[in-house]
Amino acid sequence: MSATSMEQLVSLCKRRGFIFQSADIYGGLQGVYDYGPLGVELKNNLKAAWWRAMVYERDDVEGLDASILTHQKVLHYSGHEDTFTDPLQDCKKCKNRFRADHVKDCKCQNCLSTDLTEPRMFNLMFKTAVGPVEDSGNFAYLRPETAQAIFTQFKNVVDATSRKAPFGIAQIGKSFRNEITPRNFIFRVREFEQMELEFFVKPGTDMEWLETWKESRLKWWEEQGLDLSKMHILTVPKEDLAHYSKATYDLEYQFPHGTEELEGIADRQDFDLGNHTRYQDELNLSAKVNKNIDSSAKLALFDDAEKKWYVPFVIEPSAGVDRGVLAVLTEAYTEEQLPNGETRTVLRLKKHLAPVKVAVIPLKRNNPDIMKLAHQIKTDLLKTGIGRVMLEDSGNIGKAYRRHDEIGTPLCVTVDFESIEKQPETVTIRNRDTMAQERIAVADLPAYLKDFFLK
RNA sequence: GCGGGUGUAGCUCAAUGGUAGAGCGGAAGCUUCCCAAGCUUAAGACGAGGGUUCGAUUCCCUUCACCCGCUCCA
Repeated sequence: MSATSMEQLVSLCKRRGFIFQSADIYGGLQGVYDYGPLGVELKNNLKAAWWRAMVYERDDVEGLDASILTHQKVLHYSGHEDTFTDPLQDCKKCKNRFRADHVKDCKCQNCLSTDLTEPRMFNLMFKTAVGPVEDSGNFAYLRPETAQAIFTQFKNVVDATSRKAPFGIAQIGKSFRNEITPRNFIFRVREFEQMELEFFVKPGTDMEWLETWKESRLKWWEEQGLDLSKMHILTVPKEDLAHYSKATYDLEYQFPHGTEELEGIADRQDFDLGNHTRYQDELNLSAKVNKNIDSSAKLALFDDAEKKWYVPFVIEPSAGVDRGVLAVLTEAYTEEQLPNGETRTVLRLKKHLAPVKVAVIPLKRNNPDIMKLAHQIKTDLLKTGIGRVMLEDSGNIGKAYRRHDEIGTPLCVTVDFESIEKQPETVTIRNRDTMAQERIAVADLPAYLKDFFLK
């Protein structure tokens, strides 16, 4: 079972403090959301899982954290400036092109034909003034994707790490696109976070690597709790491919609002390094690139066997963090009927993603001895490194369990009268998914939890 | 950006051209309190700005946001 409507998720997210509308008290800012106390934990956990899988667990990937403010030339040579301009309409008859907001009465200004294309919005990049004096020559873009800095820092990373193909550079960070229509909660937003890997391979091995990464990424999403039967792998048709791409898979997920892209895995060939590199003419590029008269670096690798420079092809698995959070929440959301007829809402999050790992609950909060022991257990458990442990001393025991069901806390540790009256000290551990309880010695708790969470 | 719809408490919903109600939740307190138990207490809303009116949450205009369709794509 999973969430069937976005309203369920939006309501839960606000109620429990996962996600809020940005600038809520001023009416909100379109297409921008803030992550609340639990949302930031969930999102951080998802990013950490990605980083671990992509960087730590591999021997062929390095990390990068580049700036958001981006030099105009980077996005000029990347091709973004050409394709991200103003909203335009084309006259199909005389082939003139107009800014859509200048078109009157749906008529071409030139030949008065009404046969116009739909307005196409290309102005997807945010600009901002850099430096104290605002003038038109003094601006930077907010990056529309994290990928470009990986290409522009390619040489620095290679020089610093002596990497040979195949190898990758991974990055997680904010990107900004002035979307026409932000919609569907955190699915399409103007400020969003990406998890991107640019994986550099020898030309000719690229298609093989594309398959490898597709499989690898599917497996990872499964490990985050997504049901693969709700995933759809779209092989992007040739005519729909982005200009830089030779082949692309879209990993689509059944969100409450529809089946849409969660991650794209593209074979970008040598398009990006080729566009940003100096000495383009000597490099025998495959992709069609624009002439670069500004770059100061040769973005290529030396093939020791063939004794020549070549520009590696790039396989790019690029996932949306916010979309990942939404997918994980969608999948985890469960409403189940209890025997007494009540409905229990549970977030069946994978335990490594859960915002709170363990809630320590004093059975009676105005009993000083129970409170004291609960505090002490909380402090001790935090030292195990399993993640966030919180003291839950609001409401009664039943409410505390339901509250933590709803935010996905895998285990609740309850300190009761037996805990303080009998030796050795014991507590009960209650499991989110089974609602089953067992009694365990306080002394055994750290080992128990390490085993449960870190194994 | 275009067309359609919606904005009342943290959530889900009422009512009304004349002091805005509830359920759940949250807070404080009592209760040897293990699956949203009970009792007591207090708190909390008409998205924003104009207009019409003696009086607007209600009618009108503007604006902001959200939802649906076109569009887009991480």
